[in-house]
Amino acid sequence: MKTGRPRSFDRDEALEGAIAVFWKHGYDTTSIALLTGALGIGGPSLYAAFGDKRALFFEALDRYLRTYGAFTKRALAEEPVARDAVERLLREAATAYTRPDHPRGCLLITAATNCSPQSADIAARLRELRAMGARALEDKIAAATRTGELPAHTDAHAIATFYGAVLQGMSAQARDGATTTDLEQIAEAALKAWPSAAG
Amino acid sequence: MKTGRPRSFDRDEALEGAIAVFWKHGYDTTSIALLTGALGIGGPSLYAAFGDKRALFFEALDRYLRTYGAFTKRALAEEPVARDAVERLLREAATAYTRPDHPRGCLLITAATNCSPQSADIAARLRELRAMGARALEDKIAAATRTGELPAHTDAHAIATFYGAVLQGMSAQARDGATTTDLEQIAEAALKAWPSAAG
DNA sequence: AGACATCTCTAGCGATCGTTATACAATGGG
DNA sequence: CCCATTGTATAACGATCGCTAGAGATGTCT
Repeated sequence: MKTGRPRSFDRDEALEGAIAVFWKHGYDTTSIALLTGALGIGGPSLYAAFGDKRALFFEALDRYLRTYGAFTKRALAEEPVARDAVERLLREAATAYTRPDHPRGCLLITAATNCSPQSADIAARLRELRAMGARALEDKIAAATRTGELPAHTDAHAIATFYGAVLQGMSAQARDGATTTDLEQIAEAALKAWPSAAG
Repeated sequence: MKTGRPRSFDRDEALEGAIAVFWKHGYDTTSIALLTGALGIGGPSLYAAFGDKRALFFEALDRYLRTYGAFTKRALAEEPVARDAVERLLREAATAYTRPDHPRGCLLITAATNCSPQSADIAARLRELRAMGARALEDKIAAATRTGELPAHTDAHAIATFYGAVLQGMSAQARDGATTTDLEQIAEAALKAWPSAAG
């Protein structure tokens, strides 16, 4: 069996707390002292359990994407009709970005907006992940042009970029204090730009 | 006349450089060393000319809003028709946010997205300024409902929030590497959501 | 020239940064 | 019980943070 002194805290619980801190303050402006204070554990315990700050962030990011941020992937995967997928994406974002039990907005979008030259690689990684999400959306739209849901001449890249920008805008608005209905109205307005045979 | 040793650098030029650094890295993640390195001046010279880091940021912000960021105010003031104002706002943002001679996106939107608890007041100030801009846009739209340009039942707050989110999304996309035409396509798509008598 | 005022430079302030060595506490295996 | 093993707590590491005292440089004044 496992020997040695047992850990005095729940690792998953601590990781969840780290998600909350990084989510709220971002990577660079989150200090180790801020983390240990929020998690109620000591510095050495944090380093023993997660490695260093960078590793902890990436593990928190990974868990975030598989939990809080998974609704985007689900919407694209579970809705066969592209327009339904985008509508669900935006409406779920409206509620997810304004939940009162965790920080507002999207960690993937906001956590490394401001970063020092030393942690430029973290910003690059998040940008890459956002680009992957945008590409998934673009693929979904491009597929809809082949099924006939959308006109063949539809610019899938432009539409995907637009809705990607709307998501980022909704995240920013949520951080600025917008209500859930505010975000739902943004989603509703954005859906008016959905391409039609006329456009 | 003014006595004493003359300043060895141009103050406006240094302020312009400070704008660029804060624009790119944000407030918290911009260190004094980063500033003095970029401006080519010593620390004491910076403090003598601008006070402390906070005062320098606010002066840089003020200058930014009267130069790079002034196109928003101009669009709302110079275009009598609300729809023309919003269209001009978005199209000018598309080019302003992707200019190659300065950092991408909007300083007002991005400079304090990630901030430590110590500088929460700076984030609050920027948020307040964004709210003022959103209110100006909302007022413009509300006025258009009274002139008959827009239906009387138009929700000015919802429309203003939407285009505010689009601007923030365009800034984020610009930072993520979107091209000028990408942003122009976002603007074009967003304009399709402009309210009509039918909506 | 000399007095004075202002800027610049070097050096360093205390505080905090991320991180870790060291000593002690708490468990399981013999 | 004793040892091995692992986690926790204290304290401190070097580096950097924002910031400034003190000394020297460079100008205008009389």
